[in-house]
Amino acid sequence: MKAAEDLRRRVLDASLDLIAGEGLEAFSMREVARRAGVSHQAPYHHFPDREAIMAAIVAEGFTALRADLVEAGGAVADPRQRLTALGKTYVAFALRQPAHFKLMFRSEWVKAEKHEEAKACAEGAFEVLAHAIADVARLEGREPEQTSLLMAWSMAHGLATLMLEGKFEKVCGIDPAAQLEAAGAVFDQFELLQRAAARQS
Amino acid sequence: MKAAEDLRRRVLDASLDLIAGEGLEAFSMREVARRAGVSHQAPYHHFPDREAIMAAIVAEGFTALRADLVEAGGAVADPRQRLTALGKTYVAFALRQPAHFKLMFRSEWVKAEKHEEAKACAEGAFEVLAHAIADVARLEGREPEQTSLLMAWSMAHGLATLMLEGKFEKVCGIDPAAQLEAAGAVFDQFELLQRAAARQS
DNA sequence: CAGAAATCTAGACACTGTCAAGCGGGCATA
DNA sequence: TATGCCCGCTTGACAGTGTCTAGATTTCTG
Repeated sequence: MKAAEDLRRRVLDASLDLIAGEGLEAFSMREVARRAGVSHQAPYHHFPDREAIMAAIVAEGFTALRADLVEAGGAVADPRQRLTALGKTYVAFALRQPAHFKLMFRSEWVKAEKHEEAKACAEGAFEVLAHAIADVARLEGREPEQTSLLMAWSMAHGLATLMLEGKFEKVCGIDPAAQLEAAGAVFDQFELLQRAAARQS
Repeated sequence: MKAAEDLRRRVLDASLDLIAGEGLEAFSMREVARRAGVSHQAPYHHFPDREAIMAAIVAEGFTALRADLVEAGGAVADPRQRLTALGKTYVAFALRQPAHFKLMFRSEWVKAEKHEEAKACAEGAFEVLAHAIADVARLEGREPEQTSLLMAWSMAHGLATLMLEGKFEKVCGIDPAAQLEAAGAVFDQFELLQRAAARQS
């Protein structure tokens, strides 16, 4: 029973190592087993199939992201500044763990509806963002509505995705070393926009 | 020579059919050949490998997207309204051709730097957006700068991606039928923000 | 028309995910 | 203590994949 949990953990660690080192498409059941030092069928005693391993990784990813967001948000008192901090944290997470982040948003590889735990963890991370958005709305005396939430999430996610896919580098010609800073500038600018609009009304 | 081009075209069409119907991960060299009614090796006489087929599909995708953007943008005179129209068109394209759109942004499957044509087409589509952003900046008497461009592109791309990956449905609980409209609301809201901020300064 | 080049087919190889069967040691019960 | 069973694991097999090589056939060219 103890050794069992042991192999489960080792399989997950080997998977994380593999995708972090060789990229997402290098993930394979057999390579993971090889790295864990067991036969190609051993992982099947802890995960029903390939997708279940990925789902577990996704769950861990969203848990880690949520922790990052909570920590970053807790350090900032002003709601609008907090939202900005969350955005930067979101992008920083993606850049730090590109393959892991990509996997968290690949619906062909991990069907969210089939994996309760992964779905719950995703919702946990999402809630942090939703709360931050609601706080800003409250500050401005508005009801929290859907559109602001979608706008903020989309901006952060779009930045992260386009960076990871190399579009900013290959199409816009932005040096990878400058990308985190460039994303930060976007969030700062967005905060300015919001403040200006709030003063207006 | 004629039949050759014929098969090349048939392979591409079969590929598009396949991913549109069965999803991105269903794409396989052999299945494409099967659907084109040739042996599993025939496609290799028109494409060096699997990735080259995908690169050709990506190039066509960006060409089509660019055409959509140009058409949508041409119908609107006001720069800010034009930018909004482009955003909606971007998302609409993604929703209309989800698998095709995803492929256009999967760097593990199509390495942009290895396929000149795909890269050029991507830059062509990007230029339309960049011009629209520059027009807005000019309207407001500013120099066009990078941050606005990243913000707009990220928002559109984030919306498209999160929708296609089912996050808005599974995490936010937004009905798929309402998603295009929800995205439209985001762009409208963003336009309002920009106008308010411009009036402020 | 002959030869060459382009186009296609067929077979093979190493790889993949997963099903089925078998082995071995630790546990509960008799 | 002895017996039988279950659980974690291994081994083997099968159908599928991308792509290499070699041969066949069609088509174009000189």
